[in-house]
Amino acid sequence: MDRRQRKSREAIFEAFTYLLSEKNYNKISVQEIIDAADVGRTTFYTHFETKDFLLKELCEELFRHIMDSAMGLPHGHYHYYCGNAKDSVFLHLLRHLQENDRNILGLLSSQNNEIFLRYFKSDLKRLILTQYADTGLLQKSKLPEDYLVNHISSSFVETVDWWLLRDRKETPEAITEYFLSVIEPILEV
Amino acid sequence: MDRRQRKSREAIFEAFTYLLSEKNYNKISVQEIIDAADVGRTTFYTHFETKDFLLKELCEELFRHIMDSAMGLPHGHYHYYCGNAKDSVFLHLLRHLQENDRNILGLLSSQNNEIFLRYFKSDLKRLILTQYADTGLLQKSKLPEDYLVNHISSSFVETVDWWLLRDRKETPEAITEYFLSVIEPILEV
DNA sequence: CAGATACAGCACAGTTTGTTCTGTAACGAA
DNA sequence: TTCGTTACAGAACAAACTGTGCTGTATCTG
Repeated sequence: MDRRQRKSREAIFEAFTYLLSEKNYNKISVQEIIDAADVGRTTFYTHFETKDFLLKELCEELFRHIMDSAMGLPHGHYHYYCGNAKDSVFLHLLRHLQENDRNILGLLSSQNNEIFLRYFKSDLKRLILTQYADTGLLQKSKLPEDYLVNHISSSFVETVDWWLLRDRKETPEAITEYFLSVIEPILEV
Repeated sequence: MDRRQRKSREAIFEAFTYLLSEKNYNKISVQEIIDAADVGRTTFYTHFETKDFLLKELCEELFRHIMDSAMGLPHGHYHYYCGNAKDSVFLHLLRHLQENDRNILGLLSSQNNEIFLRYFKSDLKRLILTQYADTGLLQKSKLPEDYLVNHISSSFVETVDWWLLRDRKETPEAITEYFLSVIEPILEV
């Protein structure tokens, strides 16, 4: 990709990220993004069709790395350490979040956090499905599989939200313990 | 309240509800609401400062009745019917939702459902706090109380969302059983 | 070096927003 | 019924935003 393209694209992402951490998505105008990124009006529209598409691409970039690295982990191992969260994918995710790449923590704590938490959740569902695929745990339950997957992923997202809302006072390890203690009883591990 | 005021207000609410069930909140212009409600521009702005305020008032009206009736129920009784969901507030809420007053089901299943689910959740938190207040169950756990309350309320909201997304194929009783079986193990009932 | 291309700057028509004004019709109390 | 009050429709308004098109310039790539 052309260096000029990369620079413009990055400038727009950065300006947009800043604005999102400051004010409501709906109140951000394209004009503001253009001004903050210091690019021409034409430039913005050659890169992104609309503000919504910009948001979509930002979200994809935000979670790609985190999810990719989590997908690469060995599956289903962490179940055998009940009460000990050391090998959980969820702990891995929390630690990854703490690196705060691209100010993901700022976005997840902003007034726009719902947007990002939604993206996070949909990625999580896929992750959880592959993680539990080999274990058969989801099938052992009396509850429908997709109800369980939905419950687990949304519970994790809510846990992260709760954690961030309280300024990450707890360690990732402690949070993982909290989370596993509301999830594992259901799976009868 | 003047009859003219009531009629205008109701026309705006109705038009807005219809539009919300059809398209994205952000894509709805005040002009569309005015046209659909068939009122003058001035009228809209004398009733509601902005579109956001209109939404806020709609949400308040939507959940007031449901929550008020649930608040009136005897507290803490349903815990003693473990495995039997007959007396649960949650069952009460689901049955109330099914009455579909003001098309609340349409709104909760629309593409704007997140807006309404968020309101629902914040109301639920208060309800759950009062419901569990007498039982001491929330304090018995090793987990922080507000973490538990958040987990329970968001789990119920997610359960409702899941139920509606699948066109309410299950009975409220069955859904209550699903929900209680992911919550009660944590409270050790 | 030379052709391609991403860019800034400007202008544009169309839309939306929130406000203000005027005259009219519906209301409610006496 | 009468009369003062009030909600209303309709129109006009400035300001802002949106998405597109155009021109000339600077930067990139081969």
